[in-house]
Amino acid sequence: MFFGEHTYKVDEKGRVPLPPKFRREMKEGVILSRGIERCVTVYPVAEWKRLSDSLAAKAVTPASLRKLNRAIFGSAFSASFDGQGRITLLHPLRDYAGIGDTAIVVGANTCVELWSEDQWKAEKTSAEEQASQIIESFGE
Amino acid sequence: MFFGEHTYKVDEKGRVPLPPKFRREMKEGVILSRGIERCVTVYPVAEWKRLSDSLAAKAVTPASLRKLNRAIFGSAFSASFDGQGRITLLHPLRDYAGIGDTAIVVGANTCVELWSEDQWKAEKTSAEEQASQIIESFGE
DNA sequence: ACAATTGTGGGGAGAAATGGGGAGGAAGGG
DNA sequence: CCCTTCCTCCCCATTTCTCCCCACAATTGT
Repeated sequence: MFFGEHTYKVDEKGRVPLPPKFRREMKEGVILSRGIERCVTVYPVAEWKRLSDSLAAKAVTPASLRKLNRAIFGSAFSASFDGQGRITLLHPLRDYAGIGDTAIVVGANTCVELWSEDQWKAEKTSAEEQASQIIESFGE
Repeated sequence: MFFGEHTYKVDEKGRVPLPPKFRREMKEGVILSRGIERCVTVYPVAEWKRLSDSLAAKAVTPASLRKLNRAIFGSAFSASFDGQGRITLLHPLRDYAGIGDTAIVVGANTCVELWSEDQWKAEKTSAEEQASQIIESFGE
């Protein structure tokens, strides 16, 4: 389970450190993928397998399965940690999320998300707004 | 298992490199075939055999089996890697997929697909749309 | 205060991407 | 039937990039 919001430098080679606590839950390696919002999602391989299986099971026709496979697998990249506990962000992903020399690492329960400073600022306010609305409407 | 989206140059002889990770799963050689969508599909031979067998088993009459065989095997070409890890795209396939001097190599779980830049851009948006629809509608 | 862990930066070996040359073989025309 | 031409396949060369290792600064915990 992943918590917290951390800010890290991205060096010119695209390497991003992850918090030590996160690394310990990701020793088997991770899958990087394009998030639906403009961010990069990081899944432990086990969690990613579980997710992609459950999605693929929802395809009703061979054609939709092909499309789904393209969307799911086409946007995924495997990565692992170097000796310093960093993962390397490939160019397509870094560009997609608009991450420059600083990345915000956000723990989101089952996965971790990487955001650019700007995108995260925007997403955070909207997320908090929505969350407080949900909390209010359900009375906790 | 194949994933990721990679962009490669196609030289004037029609040679396309595949990502090193893909090559390692394709040492036995590959079968190139026309995709149902406007792309070229690349199967490892083992996967190809499995697929064509399971298809042939669905033919109900000898006549339909013959037709199936023509459709399946008629559009298939075997290929192997040169010393640089490239496969050569024959003209019929390159023309069918409309691949010019750049190819997008997409991992789609059990197979690999080759797309022209334009076709892929279109297919990608439609695939992502469908995926996010499924995600939204089913929650997760 | 010291030791261990963590954040940040860079260098170098090796692999990978790209481009070109030439031998062998098939197809077509004279 | 032979010659020419085109095309495929295989080998070599160069540049680029990725991955792995090492080094230092900063921070944390003891």
